[in-house]
Amino acid sequence: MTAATDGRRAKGERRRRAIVDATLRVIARDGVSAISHRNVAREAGVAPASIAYYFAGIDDLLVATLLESVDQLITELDRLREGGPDGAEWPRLVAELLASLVRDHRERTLAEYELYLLAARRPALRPAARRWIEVAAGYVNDGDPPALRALLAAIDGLLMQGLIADEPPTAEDLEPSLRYLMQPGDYLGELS
Amino acid sequence: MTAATDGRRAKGERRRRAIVDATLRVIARDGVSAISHRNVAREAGVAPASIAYYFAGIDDLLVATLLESVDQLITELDRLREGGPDGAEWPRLVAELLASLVRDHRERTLAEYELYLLAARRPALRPAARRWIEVAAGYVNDGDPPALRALLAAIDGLLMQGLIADEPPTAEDLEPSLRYLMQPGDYLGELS
Amino acid sequence: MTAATDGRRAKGERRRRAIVDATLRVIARDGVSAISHRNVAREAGVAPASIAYYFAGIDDLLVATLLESVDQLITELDRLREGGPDGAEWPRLVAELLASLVRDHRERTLAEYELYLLAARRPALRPAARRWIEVAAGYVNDGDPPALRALLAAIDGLLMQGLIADEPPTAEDLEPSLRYLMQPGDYLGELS
Amino acid sequence: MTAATDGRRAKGERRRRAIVDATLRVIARDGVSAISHRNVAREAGVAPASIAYYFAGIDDLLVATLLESVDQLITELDRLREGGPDGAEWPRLVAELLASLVRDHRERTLAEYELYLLAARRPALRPAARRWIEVAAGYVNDGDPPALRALLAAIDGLLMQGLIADEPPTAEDLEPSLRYLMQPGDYLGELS
DNA sequence: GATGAATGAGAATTCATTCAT
DNA sequence: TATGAATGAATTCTCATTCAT
Repeated sequence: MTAATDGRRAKGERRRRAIVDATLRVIARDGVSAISHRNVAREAGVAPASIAYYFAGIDDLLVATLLESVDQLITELDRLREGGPDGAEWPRLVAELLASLVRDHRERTLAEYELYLLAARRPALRPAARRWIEVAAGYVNDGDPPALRALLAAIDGLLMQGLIADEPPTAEDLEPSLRYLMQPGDYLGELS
Repeated sequence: MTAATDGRRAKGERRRRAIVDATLRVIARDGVSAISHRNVAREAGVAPASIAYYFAGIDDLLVATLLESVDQLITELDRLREGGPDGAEWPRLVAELLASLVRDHRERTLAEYELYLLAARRPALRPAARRWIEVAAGYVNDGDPPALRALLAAIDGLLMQGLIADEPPTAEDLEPSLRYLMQPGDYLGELS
Repeated sequence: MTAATDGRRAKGERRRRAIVDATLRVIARDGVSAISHRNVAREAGVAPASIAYYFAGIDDLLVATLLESVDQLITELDRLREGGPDGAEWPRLVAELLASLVRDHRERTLAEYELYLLAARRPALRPAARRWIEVAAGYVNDGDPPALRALLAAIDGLLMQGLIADEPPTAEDLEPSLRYLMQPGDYLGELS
Repeated sequence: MTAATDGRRAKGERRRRAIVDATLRVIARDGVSAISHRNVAREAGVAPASIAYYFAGIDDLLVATLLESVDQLITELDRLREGGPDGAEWPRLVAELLASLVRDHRERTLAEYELYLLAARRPALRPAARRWIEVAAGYVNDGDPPALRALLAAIDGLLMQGLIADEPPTAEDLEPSLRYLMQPGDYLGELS
């Protein structure tokens, strides 16, 4: 009986996860405003009522999606750090990361900013949205907090501005500003 | 008869303007997702069918609203510059401006960022959204373009992060980062 | 233009009325719990969205229905009074009225009691529900308020009990109790 | 093995009873229309599917609840009779009982009337609903059946009217009518 | 026996848009 | 030109019930 229950639980967990993934795909493709039981269900290949079964409300679904998105960010940053260069190259490396986010992963990046801004309206999303900043800050090592805050804010701004450009900026476009911002510090040091 | 026609045209123009203003109020209060013929019509005090009459679709309405919002920004910045202090105080002044935007005009600021981000989805909105950055850049005078770009991006990021904080940041919170960003330059000089 | 507007208004008023009538029929046939946009719309022969167009919510619809039901009661009581007999016969006459309500108009009577009791849950319905008592009281002329209140309460109770009997009571069944209740008074006198 | 079976049966009986109690609480709090497998299951702390397991349908559940409610009424009336005063005070005592039902136990009283009226729609509930009247009648001792019937009906009516008042009536409000109704008789005598 | 998972059907409500006037 | 009326399609959410375990 316990085994049976466990099996059922695991199955449910898998499906729940599939719904969250589908949600992120829908936002990336059509925007937060396209989130609906129907659209997510179609994308996930489940019945619309199943969305309501696993998530008490749309907000619950969005929180889970935001947290999942943070988890993916962590994975990506870890992968980036593994091939970490020496300090002199950091501005260049960050510029390339941002250019890639805006060019190659434009829709995913856009999805994250939409969720991020939605948190301003819906307090339930805020803790999840702030975890995003915290994770990013955790990867940077700098003795000067104001400079760190400036850098993180500028990254947000550069990404957003890159998203509304007709032609997304290249790493070359971004590098000078990042070099200016990271000038004195010892960013992305030894370890998180 | 020409006079009568002109009168009717003027009346129509006035009403069109009233609808745009109502749209901005609705976005500020309830977010872009609350924009609908019904809601805007209720706020403007006109019949729902009138919205469809004056604007071919919701997008048309949003473009007009974004442009109107930029116009208002220009007016506000002009007012700010008139009482402009000497250069030494700029970081403090900008910090106070941002703190005020996030604290006292939270909803309007949020509305502008929602429209701004929406432009990433709808190309029709992009020229209007970019005018926003251009106007802001025009008010700043700096010899170093990368530093300028970094500053403008950071302002966007600081505002956005301020909007999703549970407690909005104060001018004191923001000032050090701005001082770091504006360190060498001669910002907001004589005239655009 | 005014004529056109008037025509449209009149048409709308007619349709609104038709919806209320349909609502009363639905409650009579299937009970208050059967009230839904869908069911009422089907009964009235209009689109479901039309119900929402004319009534802001289900409560609004129920209030209108309750008031309409009171209007119909007034009409019926007026008709009854026109053929008014002399005072000696009142208990008999009321017994026949109640027997008829429970036997020939069972469903309508039941519908009214369902709305009546629903008012206990939804404050919005209460004023309309109480008008029902007031109208009934207005048709009775008695010097003794406690006796009047006892009579009206008993009529409510007799009707309710009649509704849950397998065989509805006859006028003969009811008359003795009514005679007891109306014993001393001078009920349903000259005029309301 | 028989012992084990008995244990399981007893457990099932206990759970069945818990479901019925939860149903009565749900009706008291949110009304008959709120009865659903989900709501009852949540209130009872069991899985939704369990409701369907113990009761073939919603009607079965309601019949059991109505009978349970009658049992509780009997217990309460017995408790009342134990402290029974002399006959002269009966109208006052009943007035206080009714005022208490409408004021202090408003929701439970309302729940009983909702079930009571529901019996008019669903024949399955009728025998249980009539037991309610029979029990009440059994506690009253009066030589004059029409007067007794009038009293019981009036009690129903006074309670219902009390439930839709904005301010529930006090014992003082109710006493005169009850005195009028119980005038000659010798109510609530020795024993049923 | 007992119950998590799942779902088709239906609830109230809102929407953008059309149309007759 | 301007707008009340009207509605098909969509929204979120709840429901009773079935089924595999």
